[in-house]
Amino acid sequence: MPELPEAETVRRQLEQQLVGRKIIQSWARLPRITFPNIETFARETQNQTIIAAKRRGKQIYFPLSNGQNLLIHLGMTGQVRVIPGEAVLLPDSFHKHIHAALALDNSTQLIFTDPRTFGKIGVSVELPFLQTMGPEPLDEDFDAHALAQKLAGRATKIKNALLDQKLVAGLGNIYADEVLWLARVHPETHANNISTRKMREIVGHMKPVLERAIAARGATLQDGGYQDVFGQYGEYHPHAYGNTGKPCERCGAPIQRGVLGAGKSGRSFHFCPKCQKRKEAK
DNA sequence: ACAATTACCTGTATGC
DNA sequence: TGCATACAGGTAATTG
Repeated sequence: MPELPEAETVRRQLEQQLVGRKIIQSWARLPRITFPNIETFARETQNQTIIAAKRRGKQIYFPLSNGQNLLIHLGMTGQVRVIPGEAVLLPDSFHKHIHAALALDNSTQLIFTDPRTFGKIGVSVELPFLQTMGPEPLDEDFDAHALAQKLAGRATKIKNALLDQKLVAGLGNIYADEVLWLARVHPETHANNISTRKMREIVGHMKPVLERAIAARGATLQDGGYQDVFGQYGEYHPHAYGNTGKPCERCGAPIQRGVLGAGKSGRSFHFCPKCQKRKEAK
């Protein structure tokens, strides 16, 4: 699923494709995922020039010439494509999973697809997530010690803490499992039971693993999974996530899968039972 | 302020 | 073959 490396891959590609382009026509069809509503989205994007392509955590956004921002969150199964197109959008011809489209002034179209509709697309002048979201692991002034201290203050399990976008931006199931595998920490270890040294190790793995994943254009877990703007799969292969039953690349023990939280809304985690032993009483 | 739980959604996989 | 059920999880909203 799209996390920081996948969002950054898409951002970089869209930066090349979109910046400087003028939006000629805009269309969306699903009120639930279009904000603030379909009419405003269409009105406030049309005839605007795209100034820049930015990202914060998993959120991608584009400042427009009228002071608005075009925002895209890929959610679970969201994808954006840039395709050669016509000057006029033909929504009747769109596949049912296409929920928004922008026609640009160079005869290309930006297409937003999302079968599971957990993604979002819309416009907003304000960007409140810039304030509420936790630090960016790839920022130059990223303070690893401060983050380690913040995480260590939490009573919840470390995997849950890493997924909390208010504590640190951009990690999802794949890369949270990944940094815990790299640091040899069991995902169910309570954050406040992790030593300062070990917590700094966890935090220290964030930047390198995210950069490696970006270099591979993200991770695609299965056929039909995450694809970039050109329809290409990501080539980063996680060590833990999705590897249930396969040998750990460090020690050979089979990777195990577990579930955090209650049944229906439980979140899976993946770990090596030999490298990532629990070091506390339940 | 924090932690835990639930709802949202549908293509794919699995079971009978 | 067909139908029913389970599963996937980022985020917002709700509850304690």
